[in-house]
Amino acid sequence: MFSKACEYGIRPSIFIAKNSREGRRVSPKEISAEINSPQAFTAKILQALVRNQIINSVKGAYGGFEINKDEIASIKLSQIVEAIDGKKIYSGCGLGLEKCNENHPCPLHDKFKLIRNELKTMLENTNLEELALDIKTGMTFLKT
Amino acid sequence: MFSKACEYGIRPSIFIAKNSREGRRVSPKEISAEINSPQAFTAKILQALVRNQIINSVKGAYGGFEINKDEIASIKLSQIVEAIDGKKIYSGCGLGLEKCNENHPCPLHDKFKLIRNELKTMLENTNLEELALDIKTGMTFLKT
DNA sequence: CTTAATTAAGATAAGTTTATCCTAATTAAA
DNA sequence: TTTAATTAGGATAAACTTATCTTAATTAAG
Repeated sequence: MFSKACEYGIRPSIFIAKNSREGRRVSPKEISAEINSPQAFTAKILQALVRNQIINSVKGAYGGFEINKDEIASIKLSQIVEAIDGKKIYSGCGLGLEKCNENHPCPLHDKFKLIRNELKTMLENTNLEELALDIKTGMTFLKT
Repeated sequence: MFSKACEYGIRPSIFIAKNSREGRRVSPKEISAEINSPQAFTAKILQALVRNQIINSVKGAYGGFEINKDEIASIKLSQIVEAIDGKKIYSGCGLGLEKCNENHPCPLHDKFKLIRNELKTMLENTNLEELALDIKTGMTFLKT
């Protein structure tokens, strides 16, 4: 469903959110160790999230990644997914037609749209804070 | 969402179903022309569908691909998707965790499961006949 | 100011998916 | 039985995704 790149965008974001809530910056090294992902590749994805102003980076000694505490609750999963995979996950024909729309639909158009819209709604209504809280209470996990 | 391979499995199947209803066998050449797909690659996918006994092939002169008329209505989209992409589209963690389940869920587990199940249900409840009929009436399209 | 720690970024490599090409195997028809 | 048409399948190539490595740029601390 999501690309690896997207997975390496979402999982670190949750981890950074959790730590930022506790006032701690984290490094790519710590992140990839905690979420079990390839470090350099994950760092690349983090760069993209920084460019899209979803997370902050602080360079130099004692630097690392963080998210402004008061923004954590307002960052939606959809922002992360769009920053990495683009909007094609919401649009784009299920059967790969270049030009598929209401007036020229593929055979799966309507049924597919329903599901895609639910995915979209889910991503738009899920924020980093709730995900970070579940991690903290040990209800959910970011690795294995 | 689906791989290209899967798209080249579904679209030809609908085209073959439509033609088989009308008693006509079709060749990979005709198929790829009608659905606008790379011929050799599409033919490879068709081979897989033949091996999975979803479509029939007749070798030699005047051969081609067809589907038994009385089976068209009972072939579900899920069979085609599974034959090509496997079942991972229904299982597999949304965030890429190797071992994600009810007892050890990722932060998106529940929300993701809902959507995946709807996709699964949709594929299991959509058969080739209804899709072929929509094509025939010109309500839906297989290319551009 | 210098140093050490750290993110940014470009180059490259490995792996996977997508696509093409060529030859073998099969078969209906003449 | 020969031929022409056709699917099957292996080998190869191209494109894209994933992953790694190396160097540059930045910055806090001493």
